[in-house]
Amino acid sequence: MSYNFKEIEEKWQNKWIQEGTFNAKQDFTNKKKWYGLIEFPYPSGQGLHVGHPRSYTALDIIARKKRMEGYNVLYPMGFDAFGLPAENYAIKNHVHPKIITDRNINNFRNQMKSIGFSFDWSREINTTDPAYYKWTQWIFIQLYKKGLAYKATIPINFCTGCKVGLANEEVVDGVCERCGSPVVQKEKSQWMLKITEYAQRLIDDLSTVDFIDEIKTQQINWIGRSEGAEVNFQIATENSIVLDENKKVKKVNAEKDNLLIYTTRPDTIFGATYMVIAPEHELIKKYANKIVNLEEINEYKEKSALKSNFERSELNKEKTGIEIKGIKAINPLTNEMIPIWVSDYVLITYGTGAIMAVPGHDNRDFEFAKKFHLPIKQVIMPVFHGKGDGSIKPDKENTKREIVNVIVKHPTENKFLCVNNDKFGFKTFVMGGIEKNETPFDAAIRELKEETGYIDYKLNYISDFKYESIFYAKHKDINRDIICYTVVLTLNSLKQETVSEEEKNIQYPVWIEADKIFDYLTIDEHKYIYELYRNNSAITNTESGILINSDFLNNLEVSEAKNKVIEYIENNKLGKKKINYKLRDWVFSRQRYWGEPIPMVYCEDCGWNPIPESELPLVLPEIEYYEPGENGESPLAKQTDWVKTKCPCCSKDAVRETDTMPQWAGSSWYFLRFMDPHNSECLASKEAIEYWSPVDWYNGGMEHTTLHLLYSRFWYKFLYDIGIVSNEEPYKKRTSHGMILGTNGEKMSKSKGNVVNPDDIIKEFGADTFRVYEMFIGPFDQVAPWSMETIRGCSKFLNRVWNMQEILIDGENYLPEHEKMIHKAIKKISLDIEEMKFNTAIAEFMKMTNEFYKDKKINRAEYKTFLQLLNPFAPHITEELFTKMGEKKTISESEWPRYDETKTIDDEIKIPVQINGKVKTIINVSKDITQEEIKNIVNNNENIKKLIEGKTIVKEIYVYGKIYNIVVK
RNA sequence: GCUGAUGUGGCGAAAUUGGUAUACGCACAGCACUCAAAAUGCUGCGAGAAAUCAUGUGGGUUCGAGUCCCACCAUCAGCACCA
Repeated sequence: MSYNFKEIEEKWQNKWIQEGTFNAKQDFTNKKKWYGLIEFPYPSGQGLHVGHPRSYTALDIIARKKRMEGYNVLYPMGFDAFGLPAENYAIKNHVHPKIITDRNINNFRNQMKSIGFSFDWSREINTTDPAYYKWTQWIFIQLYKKGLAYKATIPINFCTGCKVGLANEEVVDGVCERCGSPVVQKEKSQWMLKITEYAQRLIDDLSTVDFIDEIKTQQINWIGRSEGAEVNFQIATENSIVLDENKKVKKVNAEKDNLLIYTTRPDTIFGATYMVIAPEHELIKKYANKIVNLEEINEYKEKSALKSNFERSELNKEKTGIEIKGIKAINPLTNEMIPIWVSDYVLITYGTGAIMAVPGHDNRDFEFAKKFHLPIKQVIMPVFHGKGDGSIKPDKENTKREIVNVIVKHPTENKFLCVNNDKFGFKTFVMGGIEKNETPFDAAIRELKEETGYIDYKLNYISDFKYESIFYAKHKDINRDIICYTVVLTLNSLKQETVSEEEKNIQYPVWIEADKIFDYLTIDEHKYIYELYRNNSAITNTESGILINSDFLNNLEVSEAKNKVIEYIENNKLGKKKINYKLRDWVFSRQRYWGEPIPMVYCEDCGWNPIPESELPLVLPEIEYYEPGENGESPLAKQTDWVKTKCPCCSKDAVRETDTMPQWAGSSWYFLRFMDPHNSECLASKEAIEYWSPVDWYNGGMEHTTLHLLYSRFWYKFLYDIGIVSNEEPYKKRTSHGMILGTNGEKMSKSKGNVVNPDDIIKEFGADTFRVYEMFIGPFDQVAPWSMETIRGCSKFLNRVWNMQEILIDGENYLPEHEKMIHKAIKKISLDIEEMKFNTAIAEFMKMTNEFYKDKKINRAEYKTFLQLLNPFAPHITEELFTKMGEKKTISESEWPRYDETKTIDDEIKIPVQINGKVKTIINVSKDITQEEIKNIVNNNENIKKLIEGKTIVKEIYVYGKIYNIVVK
């Protein structure tokens, strides 16, 4: 028999809402508070997605448990209702966005109510309500007053579809995140928020909060702190620079200028063989009359302006660039004249928009240098240290040598020559020492002939790069410190001379397929040079290594060299140490209608000023046409009556800002409004903030980590600085849920036709089944495909819970045969909920249910506990059954079951007995058994006796309560 | 390319965080109830005749590895010429 979920669910939902069962208590006194938050939704026209309830149910379970544990719980819901879809709909259908938004909100609210969430609906908020956005505008004015909001004309991402500027973060795959239109670069005057001023604090304070590691890592990487230096390179017209006989700059017969670059690797400055500036760099304008090929450069500049940042950085893109002719730079440390190039692989928005190129150790510079035949110079030498029995032995002799490694290619096949030294287990390329008076090349061909007999070669190249290797050479019984060169040859033919007997006894040559080389070689360094050869790449793993070709930095470790060069740069006034962040300021203007008006006024005489706070909220005017202007002006710009105003300072004619705020504005502080949603005096009362802050647990999507989550932390810190809130971080704990995919394992989308509508599921199976299923679907933090089969299993489970009434017997205490199981279950389920391991908690319920059915009985005490534990997951059915049992209180009013730790431990335990780590038998013993006792039992076990017969017992290991392992030989 | 995840039966997945691999569910098969089916309730269910072998692949550490280390492969996601 299946139960009538429809009737039961409606009954309880109505009761909860009518009685305000889950409304937070207003008293700020004795009860401990707990504030649970989930990201409030944008009420889209499609209605609730099955992904939303995953997060809502999870925190609903936690919230319900917290209430039963005696907390004063705040679990609110609201709507982030400004946004583009409503505006686009309005443009198309000439309906005010508010009308659509309200309709969608009603739909969302009903859907959420039908799932039985324990939200405090009395605190519902809506970001488009003037009573709400009054405070969003107020916060903006405070930011402005503190100098954190400013106007800037910068190249921004311009969406060709929405006709609006987008923050970089909103551009996804080169198209607008919301509308999918291509994004181009366009100059616009924008309001900006100085989030960068908070960059360091946003990193540092992550150590004070309980966010999952992925989120912390992602935010830290996004903010992207790097330590380096800003260095000035002198520039001058080419014909004014005089070189000496060593091609060093002797003097400059003209006024010199500086080009400031930022680098994280000042230690590689001796390897800087050219410079690159971004196409937008001011240098071009400044030197317009000195640049010989200006026309060409301007053309290049125009072309790159058409590309979005994404296109400019597209994968595998062939590097492009133009050399600036007529002016040159001087490397301040090598004193060499180096060329300046323009290329769009350098971005104007990061650092100073100019770089020193070190093609020896940066792959982008390397590729660029190869394409345009620019000099490549190694300044860092990697150092390898022998591992294991290859590591240095202090008592052995130390020797130094130079070595050549030879990569030899087969004349016709894609194979490489290796040598196999079976005796010592080495498999290497041809290699050997470089004798006195020999070049690496001489040594290479000599070794090739001696070791393998091949003589008919052609030279590909001698690598410019060398490395050092320090190890113990067991075949010679000495320590070695070798500098290694690499020579690459191709054989013309397999013509071979005889190899000496002596050589033959040591090793023999083998041809290895290109794709097997890596597995074949036994020496890491050879794998490394093969990688460099195959990928044709620069030496980029230069976090450590020794400086070479770098004058006073030679022989220093990278970290020492960094310090020393910065010291030198600062002492010689060439530049300074500098910390840089990838994070950029927040572009805060949107040329849209459906957003909070920015409360600023422009006056010819007084410039920009905020409107008086007494005039807030600055209400969005009613308009008829929602289309943006052709050049991307906000639709508000056409509302001349509204735009015309008086200057708040001098009362002369002035105009209003017509841009509106981004959607992120309202959501950057909404959790504060929930604390005191109806306050008209301030954004929330001081005492409400004191009591409810911070949010104890915030769950949301991973996709909001670098946008919303970071923005709201920024605003909160600002509010702390101006004394509105009293702690530095808004959220004590942040977790994240995985996405729910369609049944085909792909992301749900209308176009793929794999969207599951929660309404259909609830109609067919009920809200409780829906909730249980969403929690049983898989690990909470991971993606999970939807499955109609599994949901039937959950429905079956709840039916079994309902039908347990048929085997219900009296009893006010747990039955002895069930006692341990119940105590264990209370412990496991309580813990699983806190750790968001909802799937295993549900498995525990199912296991218990199976037990009760097997025993054909469950007593009242047991059923009661079972229902209380299950209540947060399936609130309706459990409340109904609880009432049917004749309980006077509802479950929501009851107390969370307690367990007795001593009753979760079994008296008799099973110990697997292993021989050499393989389980051979399992014995039942008392939990308090000693190793001696267990040894006796094991040694008398027929099975074990047989298996260890004739073998020596080396060791016997007993891990208390877990395992017994006998090690035999 | 970089970063981060993930990889376990036919499928979704467990595994006390280094100690019996495959809990729980689905699917499947059998039995009971039924005239029959559905529903429900039991039982079985990694491979192999067995010894044994199985947690993407190959190494390593360990008495013992799904779990830790190294290398690689595949899938997914995010980011990017960030100097």
